[in-house]
Amino acid sequence: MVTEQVSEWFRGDITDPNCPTRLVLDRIGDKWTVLVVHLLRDGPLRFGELREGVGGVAAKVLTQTLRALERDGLLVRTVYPQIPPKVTYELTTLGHSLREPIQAVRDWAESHVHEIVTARGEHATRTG
Amino acid sequence: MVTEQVSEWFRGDITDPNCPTRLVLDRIGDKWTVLVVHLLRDGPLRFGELREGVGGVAAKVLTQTLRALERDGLLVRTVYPQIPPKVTYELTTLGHSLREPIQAVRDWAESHVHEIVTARGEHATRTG
DNA sequence: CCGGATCCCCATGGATACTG
DNA sequence: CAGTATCCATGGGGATCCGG
Repeated sequence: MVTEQVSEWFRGDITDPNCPTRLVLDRIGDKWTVLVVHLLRDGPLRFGELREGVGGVAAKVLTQTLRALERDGLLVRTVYPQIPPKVTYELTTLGHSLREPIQAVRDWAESHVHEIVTARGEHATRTG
Repeated sequence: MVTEQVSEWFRGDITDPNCPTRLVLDRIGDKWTVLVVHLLRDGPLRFGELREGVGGVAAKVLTQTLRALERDGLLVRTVYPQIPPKVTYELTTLGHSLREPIQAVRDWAESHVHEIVTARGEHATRTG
């Protein structure tokens, strides 16, 4: 079980790849994951549609991202036995639920980005 | 103003380093930032205390992390003109506010990590 | 004690070419 | 169409040494 020791695991394991927080942080910190989740919000998309949506990422990289999301149960991959092939990706319930914390980050980013930009400006001024 | 076009900038700029969401995502996706913010929750700490707290990170890397956080106005760096030197780091109001979205991620991670682990297990089984 | 300067390593993103 | 195979460039994390 993973329960108990809530205040413990954070400090002790955040550097450990098996730490829950680290796990999720690595996932949403990924360059493409968040965008893929966003694109799939209204339903399944085909590989090509996703690729177009993320703005020309290399197929290899998109595949890696999708495979990781599938492995973690955040989306399901469906292969249609056709010629030419057709493969669709759709968020699971778990995948949809991930949109919540992502939204929290987006909201924070929206409301505080000017403070960050300002801070950078002042810092650049001080530095020269 | 950053308002309006909420559904616009997300799609168009998430790959752009200047996109607010990308900015914050890169920050909290960083290996050490989240832990540093956590350690500083109750007040300022010295460089050495932070280093000890994050579990033996290279000084160079910790410095990079702290400098980035300082640059973005998330913490303040205070140098005491002493021999031997003493430098403390303390979260700003902005830095403290960042703990909210981070907490959202932690909460999600806590309540859903078993689903992820289970999914990985099943995937490993299917794969062999 | 703080942390800058260097050098190293390799994981990751990406471009290109090819295939069922 | 949906990938896989291959090679390459980049840079971030880390170890070590040194200096204020």
